[in-house]
Amino acid sequence: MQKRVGLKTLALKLGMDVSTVSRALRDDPRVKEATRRAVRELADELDYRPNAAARALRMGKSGRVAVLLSPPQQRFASPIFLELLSTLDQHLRDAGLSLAVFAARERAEEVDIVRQIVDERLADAIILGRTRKKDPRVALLLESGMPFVTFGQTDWQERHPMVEIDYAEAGRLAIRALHASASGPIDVLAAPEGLNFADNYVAGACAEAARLGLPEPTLHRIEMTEQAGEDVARKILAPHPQQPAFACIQDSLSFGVYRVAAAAGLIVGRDLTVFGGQNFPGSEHTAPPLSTFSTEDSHVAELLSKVMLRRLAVDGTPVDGTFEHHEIAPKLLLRQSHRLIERAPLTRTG
Amino acid sequence: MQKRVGLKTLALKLGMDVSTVSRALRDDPRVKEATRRAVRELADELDYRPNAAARALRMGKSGRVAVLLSPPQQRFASPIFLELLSTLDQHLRDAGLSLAVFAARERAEEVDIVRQIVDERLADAIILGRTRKKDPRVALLLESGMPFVTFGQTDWQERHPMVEIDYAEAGRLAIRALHASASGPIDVLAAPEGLNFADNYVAGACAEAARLGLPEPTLHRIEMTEQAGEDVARKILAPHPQQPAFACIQDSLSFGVYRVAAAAGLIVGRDLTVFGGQNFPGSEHTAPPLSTFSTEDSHVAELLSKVMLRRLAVDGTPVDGTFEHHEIAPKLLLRQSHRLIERAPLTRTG
DNA sequence: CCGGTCAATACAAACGTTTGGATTTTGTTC
DNA sequence: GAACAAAATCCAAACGTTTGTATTGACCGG
Repeated sequence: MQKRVGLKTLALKLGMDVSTVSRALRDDPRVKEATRRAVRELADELDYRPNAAARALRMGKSGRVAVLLSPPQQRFASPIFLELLSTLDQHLRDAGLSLAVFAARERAEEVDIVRQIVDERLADAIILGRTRKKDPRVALLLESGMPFVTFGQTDWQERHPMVEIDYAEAGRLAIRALHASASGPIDVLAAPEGLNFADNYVAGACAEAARLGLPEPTLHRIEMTEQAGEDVARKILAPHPQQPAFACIQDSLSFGVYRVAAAAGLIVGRDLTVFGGQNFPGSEHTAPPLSTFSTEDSHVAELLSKVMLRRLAVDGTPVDGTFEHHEIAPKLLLRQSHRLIERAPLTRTG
Repeated sequence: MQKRVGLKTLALKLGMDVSTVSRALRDDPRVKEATRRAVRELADELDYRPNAAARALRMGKSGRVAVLLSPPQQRFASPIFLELLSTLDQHLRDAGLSLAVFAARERAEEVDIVRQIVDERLADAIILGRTRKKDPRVALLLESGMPFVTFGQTDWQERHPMVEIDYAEAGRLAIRALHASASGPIDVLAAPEGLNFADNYVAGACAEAARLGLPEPTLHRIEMTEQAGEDVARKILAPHPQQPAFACIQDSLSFGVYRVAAAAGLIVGRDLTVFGGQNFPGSEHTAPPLSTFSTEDSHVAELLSKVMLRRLAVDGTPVDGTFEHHEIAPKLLLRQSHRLIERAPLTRTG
């Protein structure tokens, strides 16, 4: 519990002024090479670390990047976030920054949190996901001038960097897969209306259905939980089991469908078909194995981190006034659940 | 982009000194009720927010709590962390604090990160998981005097608060379940040696096997990835398929076993049995449904958050010199994979 | 009406760093 | 060796709070 070692301590021991010590450590050309070395040496020896708060106050920058976790955040809600946090922190640390996390309980709270971050200077930049077209969080950030990167499109995306997954393509993939043994009506299970990625998914799915001459799919905009998936499945499966096809935006929803089907004595691949999303662990081993798409979380995390760091490097708008945009294609994983199998062997499906 | 509103602005507009304004906002009994109201009003109107850095500098406290994410942090490595972050941030925000996250690439880096947090005052307290008996991070924290809560036991746990999951019980649960139709030799797949929760699991499993008069299980200390599970399963299943039983500390490992079995044409429940852990989404729908245990992430997260807040409330050691300890019992989820089924119907297993 | 008490507020220092400008030291040139 | 430029260093202010102490004014008893 000995006294903290600050610039003052170093300066005292070296017989110079704190300002010189400070400049020496920051490689200011004004200090002589020799003194710089001396300072460095002592700083290393005493294990000097600059006080983050003092620096933040003086420089008007917190040295932190915030990640906003959107609700709902139950157990496996968005598998990518943990990977994002981990990857991002590693990159930030290399750049001398650190990571702050904010989690909102409900959507309304999100904009308050953003405002708080801006006003109290809790971070120098923000990453936010689950965007909407006219996202109030984005509007606020644009107005405040704080740098940010979105994970998902917005109506103002020409004014900020963005990374997104091509959910429209995911929707097309799902319909195309289900169409292969096109059976009964198609039900699309997607996240609530307004959420951009879900809107894209639905749009892609509908467009593809139209292109293939299929009847318009029934849309269900629900929370992405197994429970919500069950609720929808129950409604669909109860009355008329005419081999419906389920396009689910996330595997968690598919699992809900599986559960209801099992309880009702229905067999996926004979009485109904299912296509999932996000390739949750375990989805490969369900009976039958779940056809789905994957989104390469580590790649997305890496990309978001890099984009954020580049955004911070240049201060202010990039010279040519444009911002980085990246679109990531979902990868199709065709297994068994998307198609009907005449007889139901159901064992040893590779 | 108008100028930031600080105490100075308020004081100027109100014609008083900043100190009075500060005290008014902090409910100091020294200010008159009337002025306090006036200050409050203007502060609300101008939407005043105290500058976090300045406060941190002055008070010597950052107002943040750090969570250390242990490696490896791939996709679904530790499902609980996201829930923890979310729950924790909500509680912290209510208390006027915020959340910082640090992710280490490798174990060696973890202690450096802790040192950095302590030295640069990046946080006022830390939560760390994946503890070891003699954990160097814990040793460092004890020495520094920074408050912290561990998720898992240590050799010094009488000196800090702790929350843990009873993994010994989980090990016993697994063996007992597998014993029901006790077939061939038992293989225990657990996380690397030294990690406390894994050591407990192994100890519990071995003790239970001994108690039941079973031959000593074979131990495999591996990373908790599907890949690692596969590697072990391949070695076991290749030579002698004498109905081995797999006790896996996490479902991800079980999934690896499932995959190898499927590829080899073996059927879980006929040629081998499996018991998992952590109840991953999808584990209910595998063929056959995976028997496992669950750990109620939301409860753990809630508990850790509460303990941390209580630890911060009292500054210094609690009066009676003891710290909170909590043990959470795993919940048994008996499905199908743990037992042998004579004939292999394998359809419609509820 | 004066000394004293108390409430309410103002003053000023401090937290550890960065940075513009003043000051000292060093080196060069005549 | 004096004059001057350049290099190196020091001084002091500032960032926005919090908090110990000094100051002011009001009220009271004697």
